[in-house]
Amino acid sequence: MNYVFFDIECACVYKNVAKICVFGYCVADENFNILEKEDILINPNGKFHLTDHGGDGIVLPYDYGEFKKYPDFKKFYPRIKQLLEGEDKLVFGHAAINDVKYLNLETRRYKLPAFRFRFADTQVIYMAMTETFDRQAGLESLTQIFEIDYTPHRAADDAYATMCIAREMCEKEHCTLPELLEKFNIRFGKTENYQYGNCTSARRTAYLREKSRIKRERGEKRAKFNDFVYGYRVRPQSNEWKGKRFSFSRSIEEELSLAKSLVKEIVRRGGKYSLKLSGCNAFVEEEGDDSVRSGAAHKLLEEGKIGEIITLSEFCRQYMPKEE
DNA sequence: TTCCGACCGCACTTCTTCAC
DNA sequence: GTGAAGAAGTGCGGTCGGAA
Repeated sequence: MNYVFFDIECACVYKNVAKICVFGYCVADENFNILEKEDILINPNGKFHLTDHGGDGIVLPYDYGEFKKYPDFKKFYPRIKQLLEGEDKLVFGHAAINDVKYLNLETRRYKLPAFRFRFADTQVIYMAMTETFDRQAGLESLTQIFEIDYTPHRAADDAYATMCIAREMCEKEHCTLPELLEKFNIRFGKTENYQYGNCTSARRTAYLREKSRIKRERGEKRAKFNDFVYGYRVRPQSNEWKGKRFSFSRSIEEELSLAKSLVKEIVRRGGKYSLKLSGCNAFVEEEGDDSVRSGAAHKLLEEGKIGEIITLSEFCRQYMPKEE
């Protein structure tokens, strides 16, 4: 069983067009001994749209004029197909779904039969291993973490760096690459019939499920609070806050029992509660709240569109009746 | 019947990170 | 530079129901 690590560079990438100019790969045996490592330079049959916008884009370490001397993707298609397809190998990439997408776009562009292979993603494996799902682990940042020396955006070097990352992860976990995949419940990505699905991990799936649950519960809390606010109709006991409109930060709104008691007190004194920030007389927030909503409230205060901002503790101390 | 306010879905914005 | 994805937040606008 050999491992094939690959990476692709494109002359330009748009929504439905990705003109591949380099297919870099690195084939290794099960002990990560390199058997082959090569950059296949391809004529992209199109202009380069990476660096001609003032230098902020990426710079490929190739002479762009050279690419015109090489055959186009159609010519290299059988070789790339032979590299990626077959039961005797495991294919890996870093953020591989992008490269798989480019392969599909190019096969469509040149009216070639679709690729059909499975692949695993070192980014997905690393995220599962370290349980860091809130941010993607870029190739460059991982090479720094694992102290791997390489030339960024030289495709074969990127593929080599991907292999090194896989090797380092195996060393860290004291296992082989297939064992690593099994250990972190990595499900292979797949491409066939010009369709593709990403490589996933059970941990990331669980993480996304949990995030979805939290989001749903936040939404439900918000809806419950809204239901309460708009359904709470009692006769005010004073006109102390008549014409005065209050609004709370999200974190307070989500503390349902607290938020409800605050609204009751506001209404009891003749005031009103509104979700809308602009135009409210007082915005109540917790100390150190740096949410977007609180930031917006502070901006509106500066613009004179909010009367005042009070902290929750100040609001409770001043206005909430003390429980006996 | 009309009007107004509440509800709620969804589009939009902003930000971050990553890819080439 | 362009493009994409995801997260978080905002606010518009259609719909509905209750009060006058």
